[in-house]
Amino acid sequence: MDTITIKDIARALNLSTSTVSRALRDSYEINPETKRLVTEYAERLNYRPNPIALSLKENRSRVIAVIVPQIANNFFSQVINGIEAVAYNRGYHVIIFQSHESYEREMLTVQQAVARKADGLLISLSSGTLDVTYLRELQDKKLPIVLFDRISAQLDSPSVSADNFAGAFAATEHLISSGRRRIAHLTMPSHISVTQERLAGYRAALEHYGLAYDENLVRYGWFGQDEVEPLVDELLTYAPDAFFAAGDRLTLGCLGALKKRNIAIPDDVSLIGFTNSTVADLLAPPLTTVEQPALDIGQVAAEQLINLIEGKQKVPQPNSIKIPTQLVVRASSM
Amino acid sequence: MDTITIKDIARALNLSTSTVSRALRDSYEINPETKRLVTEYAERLNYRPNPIALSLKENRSRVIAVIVPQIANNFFSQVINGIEAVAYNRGYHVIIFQSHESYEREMLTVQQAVARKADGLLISLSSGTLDVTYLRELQDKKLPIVLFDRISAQLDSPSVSADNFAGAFAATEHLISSGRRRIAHLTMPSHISVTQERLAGYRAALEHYGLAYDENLVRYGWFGQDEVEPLVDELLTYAPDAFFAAGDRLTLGCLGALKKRNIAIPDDVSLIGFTNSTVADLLAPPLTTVEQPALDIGQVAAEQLINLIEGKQKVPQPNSIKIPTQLVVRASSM
DNA sequence: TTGTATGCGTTATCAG
DNA sequence: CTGATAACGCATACAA
Repeated sequence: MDTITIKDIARALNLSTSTVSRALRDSYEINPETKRLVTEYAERLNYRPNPIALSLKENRSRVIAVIVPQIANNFFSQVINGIEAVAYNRGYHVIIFQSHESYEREMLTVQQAVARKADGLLISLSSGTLDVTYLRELQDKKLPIVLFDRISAQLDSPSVSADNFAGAFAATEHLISSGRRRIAHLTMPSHISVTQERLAGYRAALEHYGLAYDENLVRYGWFGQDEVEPLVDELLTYAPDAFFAAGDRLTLGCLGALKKRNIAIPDDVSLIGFTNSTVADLLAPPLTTVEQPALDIGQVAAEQLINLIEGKQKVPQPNSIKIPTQLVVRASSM
Repeated sequence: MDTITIKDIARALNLSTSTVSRALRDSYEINPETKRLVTEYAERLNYRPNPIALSLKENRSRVIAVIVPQIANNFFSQVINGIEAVAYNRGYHVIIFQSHESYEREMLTVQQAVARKADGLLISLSSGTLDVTYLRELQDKKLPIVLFDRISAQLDSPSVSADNFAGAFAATEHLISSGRRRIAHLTMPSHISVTQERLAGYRAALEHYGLAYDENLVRYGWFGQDEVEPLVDELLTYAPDAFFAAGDRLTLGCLGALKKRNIAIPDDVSLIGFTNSTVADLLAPPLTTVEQPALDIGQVAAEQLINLIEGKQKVPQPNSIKIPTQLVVRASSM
C-alpha cells in the first residue's frame, strides 16, 4: 500500500514540500504557474492528502462518531441515515459504533472515538449506562456531544428525541376513546429516558380521562430476545382490555405472544405500539402504531452537533429538542 | 480536548520519551523500577497511546472497514454483528460505511477507508457497481480485501456468501413438491451475484423436475421503495401458482402486494422468500423462508480478512466460501 | 514567491 | 539501562 505523498510531488517537480503544500492548499502567495504545475501533477497521480497526518497535525478529523446500542434495529439504522445525510453535505464523515447495550463497551467505544480524534460524538445511551460522568468529563474537555433518543438529564448537552410524552399520551387517549379501560403498558428498562417519558404520557392520559393508574398493569422488559412472553402472561392475569407497547421489539413480541395464546386483536384486547417497523402494514391484524421520526431525529442531531463543533452555538440553541411522533391508525386494528 | 501523551509522562518523571515508551511497551532492556514508576503513573493518569500517531508511524491502524450497501437492512446489520464479534476479540476495530447502492459513494467510501489506513476491507458490492477495477487496483497494492454476499468473479479475492444456489434449489423444489407448476421468480438486479446464483438454483430445480423455464415468470426489481407492486402485477398476468421472492424486501413487498389484491396465500398462490426477517413468524399468513446465515457470513468473512491481513494465508484458503442456508417451513404456509 | 525548520505522538536506531 | 535523534505526512512561522 504505497501512497503518493506531498514529498513525492516535491521531488518530482524540484520544489520544496511547503511549496507543494501551499499550491495544493490554495494558500496565499504562490506563483500561478507553479500552482498549475503542482495541481496538475497531483491530479495526474491522483494525490490524496493523508487524513491521518492531518489529524495528527490539526488535532481534528472531520469525523463524527455515532454510538448506538445496536444497528440491527429499524429505528437506529434510520437515525443513522438521517445523520449521514446531513454530515455528508457538511463535509463530515460518519463512523458508526455499537455499544451492544453495555456500559463497558460504550465507554471503550467512546474512548476509541476520542482517541481517533472524532470531532464530536452523537450518542444514544446503552441500557446498561446508568452513570454518564465519563461523558461529562469529556464534555469538560470541550468535546462536543449531542445525545439522541436515549438521553440523560445528568448531562448538560443538547439532546434530540421524539416527543415521547405526547406520543404516549395520544396512543393512550386513542385506546381510551375507543372504550378501553384497563390498558396494560409494556415498556423498557425504567431508567431509560424514553421509558420514563412514555410512561409519563400514559399516566397523564389516564389521569386526564379519570382512569386510575394501576401498577399491576405496567411491566418493564429488557432487551433480551424472549423476554416479552412471560411479561405478557403476567399482565394477562390482570385482565387488561388493551396493550400499549412502548418499543419496536416489545410491540412485535407482544403481538407474537398474543397470537400464540389465541387472543384476538382487537376483539379480546387492543394493541398499539411504539415502533418504526416498516412491516406494520403487513402484520395481521394491522397494528395501530406510534411512528418514531427516526430520520428527523438523525438529521437534527447531526445539525446540532456540527453547529457545536464549528462553534456556531453563539445563536443560543434549545437544549432539548422534541420531534413530534405520528399516530398511524390502521384499519380494523381497534 | 487535551490528551495526556508520553511526553507529559516523561517530563513529570524526569525521563526521556524513549524510556517511557519502552517502559510502556514492555520492551527489552528496562529497569524494573523505572518501568513500575512509568506504568503506575501512566495508569494513574489514564494514559492512552494516540492511535493516530501510531497509524502514521506504522502505516496501519488495526481497523477493518466494512462497506455495505445499506445498514437499514436485517441481513446486513446481522452480518455486521458477526464481523464485530470476530474482529473484536482478535484485536481489531470495525468501522462501518454505507455505499447507499451507489458506485460513486462506494468508491469514495473505499478511498476514505484506505486513506485512513484501514488494514483491510470487507465489502458487499453496491447494486450500482458493475466494474471492480478500482478494487483490483487496491488489491494490487496489497490491500487485503474480502467480498461477502454480493461478490464478483471479476475480483480474485476470497469471498463469503450464502449458498444461494442450494437455497434457491431447495425453495423451488419445495414448491414443486407441493404441487406448484408455474412458479414466478421475483429477484434483484440481474448483474448482482446473489441474483444470478438464486436464479440458477431456481432453474436447476425446474429442470431437475422436468418443468420448463419461462422467462415471463421472472422479474428483476431494484432497490427502490415501491418497485415491487407493478412487478407482481405483471407476473400475475401469467397466472403463476407460486411466488419465489429472492430477497428480504422483495418478500415483504410481494406479500403486501398480494394481500392488497386479496390473493389468498396459500390457496391462490404459494409464497416463499429469501429473507432474514425476524418478523416472519408474525406475518400473516405464515411464510416459508430461506433463512440467510447472516451471522456466520460475517464471522467467516472477518476471519478470512484478518488471516489475510496477518499474513496467515500460507495455509491455502478456499477462495470462495459458501455458507448453507436453511429452509424454514411455517405451518399452513404452502 | 519559495525554501527551511519545526511540531503533532510515537517508536526504532544508534550512541552513550 | 537510558537518552538523543530521526522518521511517518502535513502545514505553517519564519527566513531568504
